[in-house]
Amino acid sequence: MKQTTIKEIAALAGTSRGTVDRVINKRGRVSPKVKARVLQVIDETNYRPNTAARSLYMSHRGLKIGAVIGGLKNSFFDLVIAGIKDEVEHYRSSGISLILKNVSLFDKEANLKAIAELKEEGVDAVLIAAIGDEDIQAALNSLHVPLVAVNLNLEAKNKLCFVGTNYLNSGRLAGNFASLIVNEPTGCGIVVGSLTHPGQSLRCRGFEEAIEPKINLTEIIENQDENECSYNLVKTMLQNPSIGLICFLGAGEEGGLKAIAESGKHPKVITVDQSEGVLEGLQNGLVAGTINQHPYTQGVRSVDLIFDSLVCRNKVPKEIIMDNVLILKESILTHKLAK
Amino acid sequence: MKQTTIKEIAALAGTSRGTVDRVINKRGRVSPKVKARVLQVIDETNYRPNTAARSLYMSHRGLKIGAVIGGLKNSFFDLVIAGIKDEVEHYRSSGISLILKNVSLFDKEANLKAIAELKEEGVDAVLIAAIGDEDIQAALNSLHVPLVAVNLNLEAKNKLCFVGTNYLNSGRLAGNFASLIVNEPTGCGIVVGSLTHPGQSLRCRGFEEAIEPKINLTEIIENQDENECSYNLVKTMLQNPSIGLICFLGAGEEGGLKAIAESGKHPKVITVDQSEGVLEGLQNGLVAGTINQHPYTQGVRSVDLIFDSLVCRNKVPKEIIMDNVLILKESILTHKLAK
DNA sequence: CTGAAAGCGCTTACAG
DNA sequence: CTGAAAGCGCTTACAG
Repeated sequence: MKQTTIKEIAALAGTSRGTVDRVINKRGRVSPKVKARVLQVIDETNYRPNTAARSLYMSHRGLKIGAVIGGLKNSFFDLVIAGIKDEVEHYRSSGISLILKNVSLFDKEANLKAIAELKEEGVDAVLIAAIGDEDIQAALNSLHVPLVAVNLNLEAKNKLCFVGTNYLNSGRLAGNFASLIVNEPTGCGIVVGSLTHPGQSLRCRGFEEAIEPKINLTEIIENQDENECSYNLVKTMLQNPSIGLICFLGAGEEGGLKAIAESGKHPKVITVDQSEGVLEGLQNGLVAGTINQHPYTQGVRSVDLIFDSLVCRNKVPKEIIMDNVLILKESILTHKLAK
Repeated sequence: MKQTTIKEIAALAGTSRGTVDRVINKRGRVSPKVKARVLQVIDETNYRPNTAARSLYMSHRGLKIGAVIGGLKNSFFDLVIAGIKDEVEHYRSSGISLILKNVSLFDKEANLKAIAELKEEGVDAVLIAAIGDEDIQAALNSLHVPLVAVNLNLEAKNKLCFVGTNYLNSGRLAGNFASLIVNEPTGCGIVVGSLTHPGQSLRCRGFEEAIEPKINLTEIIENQDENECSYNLVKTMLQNPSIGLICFLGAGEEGGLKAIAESGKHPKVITVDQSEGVLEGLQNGLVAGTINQHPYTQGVRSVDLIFDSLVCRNKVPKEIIMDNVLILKESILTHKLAK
């Protein structure tokens, strides 16, 4: 069960540690004969590099992670960022440091600028939550470092992994829950940010797929993830007396919740994430349940993945998908940090 | 932001690395004067040992973790054990190894024997899930190594941490969920293993506290965590026509679910954990929802905690409490491993 | 193309 | 009571 070391490999292959290292790390030329012998020994002995030793070396070399993520006043990405920061701190002894570009998802120019700055500063890996249009992709490709798509998937040449949720499934879970808490034919309204957001539209689809026939989906409104817009639209929606269920499947739910509270009506309400407004709504009974996307954990796991890949040199999964679970009022007692 | 090293401390305190180490690790005598100076420098520089270097050293020294946990045919503890094994493997480079004693929670003699064997084998830390009566406590105390109480809390001199769930809160969550899915006055039966199990009785209490008045708790039956017993008792319970809700708050729910399926009746059902039977019940609609106690994560975090404390020498929390979250049918798509 | 040496930070025998 | 040296496994200049 003891791990093989480079020293042992060198001995078995009749060469030196330096040469073994060159083979493993594809650094410099090695004669084909020696290379083949080394590779064979590595294979036979099932060699895996020692993480502790690599970490110790890395603490000397340093590993800069760049993160392009967030935007102010957004509690979801704040939690993702908190997870990233905590995990970077956790790996402090391995020389990992963070350059954070806290830019809004929707501000394309700011994203491009942030990527350019990271290129300038010379990072070893990038975490990014952005809408991957052509320009963003091109900018990312020009970085030539591995990257992790966090929360929003995008395509790029060096994409290591997507860490996020299954949007379709989260919508289905919302529909599933709705069907359990509604017991008679009821009109239902959905509030999303925008149906052009691929994730949010998938959520709507999942919801529609999963609801039972007693739930009659009467309207889907788009609030641009905006609280004020949300407030006005929901106020109007509530004038429809058949509406007994409202699902917020995007952001900006706090405005909508305010409209509901003021209306004096009591539709059943389902939300996603755990903004202050949602937590308050759970507490006072306005919100029946909310779907947790584990933002904090998304941050943590993104950094773990970089560590696993670049420090431990492990093969890493192509995607890490968070569980979709339901949070009710009583869950939040043990859930204070909304991780 | 750079970390101080022992070398730097030694230089600042005008002594050698060996001496600094002696102060830090309380190994051997150091003159009061030098000791005070070293401690002052450590404090001023905010010294924290380098995890990577400690790991590398540990990979040489080795760290044996003993685990007394489980019992066959119990999917909950199997998942805890899977988490422990995976995390030990994850720390393989740090020289952590595992001696697992897979003994039943309820077999006191087997537990005592396992503890004695671990003492013999000389472990550096212990993970244990057991009912902490006087004899078990005495045996644990005689080990003189730090221990983590997993899933079941117990008292012992060297207890480092309790990793588990909040039983009261899980009961409250079940009651919360029950109140959401039941819409008219309904009779309710609870099935537990035994009310002498402190966790299960707390769960019952939480449930009673959280249910709304429309739910009328008519009976609490004890099945000794046994499927056959459970089957018969639930069969009888179903003869009471007022029962529209059954909550399984202990183990042995699979027998009870079988009785419900055979009865042709359709009470609403809430369970805890995710046995095969529960997952099947979620799929076919027999079970409305189940509360996840994160057994796999409990295993993972227990090992993390040992690593954090003994390898990193960090201060660790007194307890790590899992979130109580709800799993519905649609959750399990992304939840295959029931972690 | 290849090897011997030095270094990452922490520990531990081993001398004094 | 204290210090200099060697080692954990991996990398990287630096010579050859």
